[in-house]
Amino acid sequence: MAGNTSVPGATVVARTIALLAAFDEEHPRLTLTELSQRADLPLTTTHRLVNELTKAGALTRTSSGYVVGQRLWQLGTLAPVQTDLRRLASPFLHDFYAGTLATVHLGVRDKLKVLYLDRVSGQRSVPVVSDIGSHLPLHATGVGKVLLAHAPEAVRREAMKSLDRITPYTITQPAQLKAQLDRVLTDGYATTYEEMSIGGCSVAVPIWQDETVVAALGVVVPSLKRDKVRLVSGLRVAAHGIGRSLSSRRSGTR
Amino acid sequence: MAGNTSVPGATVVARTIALLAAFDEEHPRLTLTELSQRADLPLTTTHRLVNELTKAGALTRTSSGYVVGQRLWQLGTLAPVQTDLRRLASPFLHDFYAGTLATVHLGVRDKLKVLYLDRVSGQRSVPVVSDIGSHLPLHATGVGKVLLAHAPEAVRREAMKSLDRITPYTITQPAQLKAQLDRVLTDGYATTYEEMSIGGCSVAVPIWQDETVVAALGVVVPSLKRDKVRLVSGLRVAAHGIGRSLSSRRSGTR
DNA sequence: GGTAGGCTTCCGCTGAGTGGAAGGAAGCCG
DNA sequence: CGGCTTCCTTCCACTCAGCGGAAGCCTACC
Repeated sequence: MAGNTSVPGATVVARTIALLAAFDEEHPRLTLTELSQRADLPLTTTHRLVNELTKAGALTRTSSGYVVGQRLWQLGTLAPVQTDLRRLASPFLHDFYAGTLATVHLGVRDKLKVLYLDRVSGQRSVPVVSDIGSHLPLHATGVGKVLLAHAPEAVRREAMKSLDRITPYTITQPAQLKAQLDRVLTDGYATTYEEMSIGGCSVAVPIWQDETVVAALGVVVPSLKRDKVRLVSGLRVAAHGIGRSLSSRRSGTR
Repeated sequence: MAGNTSVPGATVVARTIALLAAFDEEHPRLTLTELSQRADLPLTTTHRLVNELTKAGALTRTSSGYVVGQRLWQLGTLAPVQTDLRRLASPFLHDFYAGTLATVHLGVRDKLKVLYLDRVSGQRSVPVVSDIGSHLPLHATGVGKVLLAHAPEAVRREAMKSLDRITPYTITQPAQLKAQLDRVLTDGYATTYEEMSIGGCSVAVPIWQDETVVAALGVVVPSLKRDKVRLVSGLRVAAHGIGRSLSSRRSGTR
C-alpha cells in the first residue's frame, strides 16, 4: 500500500493485529506512544490505525491512554469458548462452588498455556492468581496438567522444554512431570501441591465431548489431605454434566 | 492500496472491521461467502483478509464456517467493561441472586441500546431474552429505562424516535415514556410491566461512580405487586456497593 | 457425469498506506 | 516565564501492498 514501508511485506491486517496484541493483562491501558513501541510501528502509522480503530469502537480513548473498546468485548462474547463452553458450564461451576466454597476454574489449552475461561470464588476462598482470560503455565496448575496429559504427544514434548520454577514445589523435572501426566490418564484427575502458589493445592478433571477432552475443571483449596476424594467425585459429576450439555447442543462445531 | 478498488476511500482497517461486524448473536458462525456478502466485500478480498485474521487467531475456521477466535475473546476480557465493571459487580450480583432467586442483570448503555454485561439466573427464574453481550432496546427494559433517564438530552431525544412495540404493553408514546423517565430520576428506580416479554416485570436502579451513572442493575420477576419495595432496597444496596468498589479502584479511567 | 456452490490461486493495475519532518499542546522545572 | 520534555497531530510525495475479475479446483448432490 505504501511505498516507503520500513518493513516491506507487512500487511495492514498484520499491523493492526500487532497493535491489538500490544494489550495484555499487564498492559490493559496504553498510550499512543506505548502502542507504537510495543507493536514496533512508527508513531505516525500507529496514530492512523489507532484512530480508525477508535472510530470503529474497537478501542476507546481515555485520558490516560487507549483501552479495548466495548465493540471488541462484545465480539468476544460470540466466540465459541464463551457461547458454548462457558455459558453451559457456568451453572455447574456455581453449583459446585455453592457446595464447597472453594475457588472453581474452567480452562482450555491455548498452545502451551492454560487459558482460564471462568472462575467462581468468594471471600473465604484461597487467593489465586488466575483471572478470567488469563494465561498460566500448563505444568504448575491442576487444570493445566489435565489438559497437557490429554494433549497430542508433540505438545507434551514441547511443553516439557520449559518447566519454569514458580514456587519451590513446582515440578521442573520432565521425567517427574511425565510420570504424573501418565497417572492423570489412568486416574482421571490431576493434583498440584503448592506448585503454583504457596498455600494453594488443586485438583482438576477433564471435560469430555465425544471422545475428546475439550476443557478442564478444577478447584483450588488450602489442603487436599481430607477432601480429595470428595472433591474429585464432585468435579466428575460437574464435568460430566458439562460434557453432556456440550454434546447435546450444536454438534457440527469442528 | 489497490488500484482497482470497487469502493475507493475504504481503508483496510474499515474492511476488516466490517468483516468482524458481520458476526452477531444471530450469526456467530459464517462461511466465507456469507462473510463476503454481509461485509459487502468481493469474495477474493474477503478470502485474503479472513485468511490473515485466521492465521493471527482472531478467527477460527471450523468445518461449518468461521467463528470468532480465542484471541479476540481474550482481548475482550481486557476491556474495562469486563475488568472493572463486571469483575467488581459479579459478587454483588451473586449475593443478590442468592437472596432473591430472581434473574439479575448488569447493563450499560451502548448508543441507543442496552448492552448486557452480566446475568445471573437459575432454573426457576423467569425466562428472559437477554444474554451476556446482547443488545436490547432501552425503552422496554428496566435497566434500559434507568440508563436512558440518566443519558444526555440528545440521546433521550434520539431514542424517543423509535419506540418499537415488542409486546402489547410496550410503551410507544414518547410523552408517556418521558414522564416515566422523569419519575426514574426522582424515584431512583425504573420498572417495566410485561413491556419486553409477557409474564416478566422488572425493576432497575442506577450504579453511580463519582456523580455519573455508569451502569444499571436490574431484576426480572413474574410480578412486582408484592416485592417491589424489598427488591428496590436490595438493588440499591448492591448498586451502592458496586459503585464504591468502582471508585476505590483505579480512578484515572476516563 | 453433470452441474451447482463454495473455496483458492493467479496476476496486472494503481491509489491507499506509509513514515519522516514539522507543528501543536500540555505539563514540569528552575 | 521561558525553555525543555513528552506526547499527540497534521502534512505530503513516493510507491508497493492490496484489489478484484477471471479461471481453476474440490466436494457434494442429483
